Amino acid sequence: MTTQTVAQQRSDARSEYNAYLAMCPSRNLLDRISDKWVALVLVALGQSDKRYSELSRQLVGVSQKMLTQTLRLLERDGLIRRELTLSVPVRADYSLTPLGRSLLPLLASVKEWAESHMDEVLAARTVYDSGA
Amino acid sequence: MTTQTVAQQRSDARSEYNAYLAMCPSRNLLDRISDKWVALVLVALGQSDKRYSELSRQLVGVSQKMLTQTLRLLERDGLIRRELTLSVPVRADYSLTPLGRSLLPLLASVKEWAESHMDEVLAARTVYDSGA
DNA sequence: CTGCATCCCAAACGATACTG
DNA sequence: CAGTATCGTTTGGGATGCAG
Repeated sequence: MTTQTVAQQRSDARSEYNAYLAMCPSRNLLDRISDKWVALVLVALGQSDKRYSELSRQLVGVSQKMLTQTLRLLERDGLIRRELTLSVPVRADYSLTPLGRSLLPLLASVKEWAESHMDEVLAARTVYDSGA
Repeated sequence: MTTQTVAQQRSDARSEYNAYLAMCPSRNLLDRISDKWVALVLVALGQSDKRYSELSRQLVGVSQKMLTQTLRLLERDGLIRRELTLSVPVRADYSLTPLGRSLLPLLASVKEWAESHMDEVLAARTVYDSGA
């Protein structure tokens, strides 16, 4: 009989990956989905499948380079699917995979939190910058 | 009578902030909480209040500079509170504010998603890198 | 239209040394 | 203990030009 609790055993079994460890791949994944553009891209694709140019218009201020890079990384990680239609002109359609769709509600809620708590944060900054 | 739908009116009223617009402050806030270390810091403080050195140990690999910077920014945005005890040696305690606590479950679920879907992402990367 | 390749600058970051 | 300051390197990311 050990001193390890049932809760600890369950915890160990549940998460073999631990984002607090620098060398753990889940740290890398958390960095990836915490990227500047990832939430906006995924939420945009959650609304509907979109073409490259549509995403480019919706994510105001994104450069071609960063949009392409973000899309490639998300595709590599299996979060989005890229379908190329070889017409003239060429056409690229992006959609969420089931895996991406499982992450969508989480990032959507983070984005909504940012929009709905903007006033409070702005107020906090004013206080901090003046008094502090 | 206009052609604007009720859904559109509701949408307009609900979110005056729109993170898709580059100049909107909510874009800035989304960038901030999408930061590399923010989720880890907030989840760590969600477990319990922590001292600077405790955070430093838990977030393996974080540099003093980045930890301090992250904590300052979160404090400025009103997400965490910093309490300094002028003893010898000095002591700094960090805790979540109600605002920070409202964000906590969202980021905690993102962190957990990263840990629990690591295998699928790793598999997707292997497929992409080999075949593609 | 949808990219990729390149150049280049500015910002981010890590390591180190130092301080109240 | 909990930082600040500085420096050197790395990375992010915009601009431009080209290609399928």
